[in-house]
Amino acid sequence: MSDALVQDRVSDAPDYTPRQSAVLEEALRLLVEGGDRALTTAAIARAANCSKESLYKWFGDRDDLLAAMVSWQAAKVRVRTSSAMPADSADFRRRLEEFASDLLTVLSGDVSLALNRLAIGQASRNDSRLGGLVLKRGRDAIRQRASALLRSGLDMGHLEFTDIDRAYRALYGLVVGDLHVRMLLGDEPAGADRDFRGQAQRAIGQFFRLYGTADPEGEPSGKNHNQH
Amino acid sequence: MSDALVQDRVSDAPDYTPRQSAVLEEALRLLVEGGDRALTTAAIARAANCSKESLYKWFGDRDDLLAAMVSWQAAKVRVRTSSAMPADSADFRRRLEEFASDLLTVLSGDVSLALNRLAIGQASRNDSRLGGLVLKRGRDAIRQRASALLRSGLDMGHLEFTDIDRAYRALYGLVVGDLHVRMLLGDEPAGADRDFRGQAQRAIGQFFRLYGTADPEGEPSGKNHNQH
DNA sequence: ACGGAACCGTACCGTACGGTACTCTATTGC
DNA sequence: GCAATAGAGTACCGTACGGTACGGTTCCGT
Repeated sequence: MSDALVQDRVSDAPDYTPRQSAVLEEALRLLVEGGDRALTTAAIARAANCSKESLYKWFGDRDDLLAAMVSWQAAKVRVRTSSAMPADSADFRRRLEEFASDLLTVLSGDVSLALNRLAIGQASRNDSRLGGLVLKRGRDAIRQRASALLRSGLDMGHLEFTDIDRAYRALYGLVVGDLHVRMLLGDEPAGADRDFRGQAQRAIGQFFRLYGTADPEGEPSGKNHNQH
Repeated sequence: MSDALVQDRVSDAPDYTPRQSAVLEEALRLLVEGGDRALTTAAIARAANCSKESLYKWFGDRDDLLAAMVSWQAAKVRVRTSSAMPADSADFRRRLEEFASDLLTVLSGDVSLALNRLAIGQASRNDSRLGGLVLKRGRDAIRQRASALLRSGLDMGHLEFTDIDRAYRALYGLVVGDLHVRMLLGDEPAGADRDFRGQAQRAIGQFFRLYGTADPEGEPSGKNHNQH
């Protein structure tokens, strides 16, 4: 029971061969560097030193290959779920801050941005199959990690809420803001926005002011309140 | 001084002829219905009953036409800026709630989603020209409307903050959360997420708990605090 | 040693798109 | 009335992509 977040591991685990993984890796590199226009079957085959025929044999359709890229990347990122319950209030807060910082780091990553752009670009056609996959493999995974954290905070009396979905929504919003969409649109974060650590701490401070209990040791009590 | 948000109107106003506007309208319809795959020059010409040659004469490149679509849509949406300063605290709060509700409505609109998808899909190539345009014409316009509201709240003593950018970020995050990206990925909001009004009120309530002053008439004081 | 499977590299095919050229019609200015 | 311009409709061109087929090579099992 070290990690409770992998209950649906077996549902549709990709389980690619090393060769296929290498191909997917090259495809991701192509996507990051050149966008979806660079992600042609010929380019992938050339970059991965394989034949187009093998691509179709291994992955099926081109869309299947894109889906495989998402699955592969999601499986790679699988965060350490840090098994143990938070010790005390300060530890809990630090864990939340770490989650927020990780979230910002992941969302601003090259591969994440490229895959999200790809999925969003295809969301209009194909009944948004890639989009659903990104949501399921990426977003929901993050959400479950956060939810587990929030629940433990509730159980230990550091947080106070009735609807965990609303609490998560507030947490996500305070941490990310419109940064993600802005980056997706090609705007690279300016100076202040690059300080993920500080941004995370500020957001968690605000989150505690909304959902924290009057925990004596919870707040840094006074200075550096990070208000306003 | 009825509206202070139009200081840069003359900067690059599109000013299209009625015929061109009709073409852009048809193009938007095509984009919404069929995604970017449906947005070929031939399809646009057919839908708008014009020749491809005219398209190139009027708009230049195909990318120019896409840019024109963004500008045209942005000019169409131009929100009423409701000129007058907020009267009292309750009015100010209502104005914030209205802004939040409008924001959710706009972001979930068909055309907005389609244009954002298009711009994001192209953000990897073209040095994200469309993305920049969407940011400038859409996002920044919203931001300025909100900033004006926040500033007046600060002046009138209903709000308390030092960094307006951080305040806006919190406001946006609390209101939108991850809803926008989820919709961009093709996930249509479920039951609770469709209640923009309630969502807006809850978010503004939380925003006041972060940035509101101890305004006697500001909070509904007690019941329906919308906490947790 | 031999047969077969896997697979790379390349050539090939059909299609679709961006962009241009050309013809024919209607409207406008004089 | 008449030239001239604008524009619709269509045909056309080059290119690029997804997907398939084929020859040659390597590797593995027997």
